[in-house]
Amino acid sequence: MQLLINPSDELPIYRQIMRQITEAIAGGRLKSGDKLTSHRELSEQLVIAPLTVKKAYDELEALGFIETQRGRGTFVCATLPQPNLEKQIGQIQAAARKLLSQAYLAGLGFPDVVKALEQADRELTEGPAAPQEKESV
Amino acid sequence: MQLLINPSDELPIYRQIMRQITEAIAGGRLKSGDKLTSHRELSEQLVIAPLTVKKAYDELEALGFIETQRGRGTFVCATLPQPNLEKQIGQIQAAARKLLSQAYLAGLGFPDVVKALEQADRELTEGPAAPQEKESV
Amino acid sequence: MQLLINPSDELPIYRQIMRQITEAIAGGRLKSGDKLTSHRELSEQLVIAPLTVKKAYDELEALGFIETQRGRGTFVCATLPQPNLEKQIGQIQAAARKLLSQAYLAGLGFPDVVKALEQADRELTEGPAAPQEKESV
Amino acid sequence: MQLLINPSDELPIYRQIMRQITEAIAGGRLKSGDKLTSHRELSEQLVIAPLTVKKAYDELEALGFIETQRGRGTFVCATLPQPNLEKQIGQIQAAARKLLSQAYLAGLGFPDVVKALEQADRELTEGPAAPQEKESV
DNA sequence: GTGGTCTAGACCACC
DNA sequence: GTGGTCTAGACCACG
Repeated sequence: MQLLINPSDELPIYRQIMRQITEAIAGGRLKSGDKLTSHRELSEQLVIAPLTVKKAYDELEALGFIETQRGRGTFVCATLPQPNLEKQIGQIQAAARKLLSQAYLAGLGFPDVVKALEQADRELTEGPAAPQEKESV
Repeated sequence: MQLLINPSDELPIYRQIMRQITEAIAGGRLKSGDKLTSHRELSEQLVIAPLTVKKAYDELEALGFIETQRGRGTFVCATLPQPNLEKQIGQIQAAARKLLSQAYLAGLGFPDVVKALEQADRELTEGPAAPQEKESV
Repeated sequence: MQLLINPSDELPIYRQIMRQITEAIAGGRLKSGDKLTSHRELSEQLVIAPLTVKKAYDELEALGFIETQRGRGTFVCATLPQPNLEKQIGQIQAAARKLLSQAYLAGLGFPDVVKALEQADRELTEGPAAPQEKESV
Repeated sequence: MQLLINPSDELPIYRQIMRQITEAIAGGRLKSGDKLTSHRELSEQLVIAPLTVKKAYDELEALGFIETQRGRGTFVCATLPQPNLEKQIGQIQAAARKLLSQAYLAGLGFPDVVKALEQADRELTEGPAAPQEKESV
């Protein structure tokens, strides 16, 4: 797992970590049972405080994506959470609306957004080509 | 303009207001020259502190979406900001990746996401059917 | 809310806080909508680090017992989590088994345990009379 | 003795072993003088490190439940420890309070808890029907 | 004043 | 080595 974090991003570092790991799972680059880098080692790689990585791991565990075995490490769960579909769909609708309004305000059209999605699909599968971008409205 | 805010949402209230107004502009429900509800009146409608609405308006003004005319009120700008396209495209890519990973983790596929986009397009045009959803990863 | 913590207890401090708050909710001493002491103020009262209280609050929020509104405070949720009954029953069975085996090993009988339960019921309703006890096997 | 361990349980593995053995003693399934599986053999059965089993046995020995006879094996003590009754009663009260608050939060009532106790009594006597459950608040 | 985030460093329990 | 917990202090965003 190669992660990229951007300390000056508006999104908190622990969230950047969470997002990149869930994206790796969504894209199939992390599979059930895979061992994650220990939070200490990852904190050294990323040059951030161990607690920051730990917080990301803790939240991912609470969400059911990963589980820890004391003394052994942290692993991608065998059975990923099958979240409340209704809630999820609400969130997905919200994300879709945000994406679309951003695009429209930038003068882009619906087909441009679909192209962006196709690009995103490639990135999920192959790993990000570029660093995380800043959030906006 | 009917706005919906959720005080326990992770997104700050002033951001919720900003987002709903920019979405209304993107969807064509608010057009150049339209007058916005005064921040005083809006704060009463939403039962929140006037300063919170004012902050949303201030930020929207700084971004070039709206402008204040002293003694007359606040209006949607005649010429909307044409933001740095590069930056915007980066953000749109990020939003697309987030949207897609959420959907994949929920077990949905690419076509489902395109359908969600089409639904979002309708909502932008006609106004939201449902309240804003909480952010997630 | 008057809380009692015991730093030399085997149970982590943040767990002691969680337990006392959930017990207060279970016993009806804290009701939906009640405002909790801010995590800073509570940390002063208990003479512990603010982060320790915050961790307890964070976990309780993740479990759905309380919710926070930025800048306003933390409140008992209007609708308490109706957790997976199956899981809960499993945990309750485990707790019952633990309780009973402890009692049997101490030479007590089933009726003694029922008496202990009745005493516990009173404590839940009226607030604890004694400090938290140490966990054992 | 058939033991069940769950590496991702919050309760340390050596504690899971201790608890299951003390419960077997409390339920009468293990009696004074009975020979325990050797820690070597048990570690193979459970697919865990031998040191982990040894630690459980060591602690049980320190508590006076079992005793090692060099070259012969490990046995349940002839005279079980008669622990400090006061301390025990305090712990039992705490466990009772925890059990009850869990049940109340799950919407169960006092009689349901008594039923759970009766079920627990059967399990202690006949051996567990289900795997150990995860601890919660 | 409230919560949100982060740091640097420490000690312990577990495997 | 791993994760679990705690401290003391800091800065920022929000209402």
